Amino acid sequence: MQEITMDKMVNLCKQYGFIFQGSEIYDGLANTWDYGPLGSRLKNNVKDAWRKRFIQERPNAYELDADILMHPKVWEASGHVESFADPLTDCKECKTRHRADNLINDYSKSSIGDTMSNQQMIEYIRNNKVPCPKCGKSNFTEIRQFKLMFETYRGVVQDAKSIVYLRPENAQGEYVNFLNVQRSMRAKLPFSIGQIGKAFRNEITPGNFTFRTIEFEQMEYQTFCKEGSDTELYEYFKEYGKKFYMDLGIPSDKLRFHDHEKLAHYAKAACDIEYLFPFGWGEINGTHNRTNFDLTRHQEYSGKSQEYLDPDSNEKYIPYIIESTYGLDRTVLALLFNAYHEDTLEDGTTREVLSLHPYLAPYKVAILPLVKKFHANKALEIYKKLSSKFMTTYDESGNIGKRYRRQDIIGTPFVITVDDDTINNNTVTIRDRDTMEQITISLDDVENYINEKIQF
RNA sequence: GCGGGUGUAGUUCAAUGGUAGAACUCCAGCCUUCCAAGCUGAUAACGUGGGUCCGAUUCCCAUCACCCGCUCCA
Repeated sequence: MQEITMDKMVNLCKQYGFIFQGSEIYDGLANTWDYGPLGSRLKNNVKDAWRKRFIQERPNAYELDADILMHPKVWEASGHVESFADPLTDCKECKTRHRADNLINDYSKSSIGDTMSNQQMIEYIRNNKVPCPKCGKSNFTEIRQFKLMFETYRGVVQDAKSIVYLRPENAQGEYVNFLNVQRSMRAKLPFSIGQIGKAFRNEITPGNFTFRTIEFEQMEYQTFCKEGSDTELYEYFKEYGKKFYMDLGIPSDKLRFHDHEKLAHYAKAACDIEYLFPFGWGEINGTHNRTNFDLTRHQEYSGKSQEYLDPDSNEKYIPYIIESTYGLDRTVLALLFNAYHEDTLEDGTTREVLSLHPYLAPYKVAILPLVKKFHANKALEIYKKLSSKFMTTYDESGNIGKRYRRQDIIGTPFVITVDDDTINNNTVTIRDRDTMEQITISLDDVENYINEKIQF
């Protein structure tokens, strides 16, 4: 068993068609990555697994597919327009970067920085000679605003009135549709809205492969509930999330909870699930108690009531929201790291294996003719038949051992070898990737056999 | 965005101020009746743009990308 490094994973992903660098032939666009044939299968299988656990198997859970572009006022109500543009200043002496408001608040031991304009902040810093926390000197650049939301324009004229934003999170789509879903599904609290979709953040990012990217996909889950039941649900979803990851095959010692001490403006409580990546612990899920902040703000900004009429008590109130967001790209990356290992076989040779949960594997089964010139026709016939049931692949090139190994590294759980017995007796050999067991079964039983093993 | 490092076939590495060599992979063929065997053949690279020079993959500058650290990060 050998630890895999980030470099090795990037190469593996490229080599076998999981993940490619974005716009590679133009030297890449920083922090964008494209999912290849196997990567997109894997990613879609993760989405399906999530849908099964969170939409299909939980009562009162509904999926939504909201647009990426939303009314600009949504982002004013959510607080993003304000807080996603941090006032930053650089220390000219030691080249470190700081948030101007934090410098002032820390220096003054108050929160006066929060109410100042950029001009006021830089004047305050210069008048009071606020020191750099790193080097102690006070020599800062002008404040610059870093817009963390991507902007674009609707219509053909670029002006301030036509700005729309690419959403920096999916959640607002669920919030603005809260009453639509509630009414159309005749839903009673507590109920959940889940959504899988892309979000965009114009961050200055250090990368770590697909761990942090400017365009990313989230699997979000918003549970609307009555105040008072929020804490219990919050705890419930933390555990439910951890169980989801364990069901996907990640052992508990590679997972941990990380409670936030410093909370975002909307949150009453926040906790991450972290996975132990080669570069350290990294967040793959975040669960937040968002209180009734979001719906209250939308009621305020839209002028439309967001209250729920509780049929049990006849009370009207704005629900609390428990949000649990799964980073899809990060989950895929964690699953790839978790699945990778090197096996040493009895003969002393090693094989690289992706022990992905069979449900997640890009190909469920590979069909190999034992000897091409004798068995290829029969194997192709079986390949064609199984293709209508599962993601299936076929390989006739090289010797049989080499073809087994090719499937090992891309995570294919089952390999079927077609030999003389297949032609004469209608039986095939199936090898299980994880146990290395080979069994001989009738061709007629293959479909059921595989079907049973790939359930999630 | 700052500091440091790196950039040669798909991958891992060589060599060189006179335009590059190998291994593995991949592809085709031979062989092969259950775990990367062997043989033959083929494809394939100096990140990009400037500068110095008779001549740059090599030296210099810029740029782009990646890595490490900072910063940022609901």
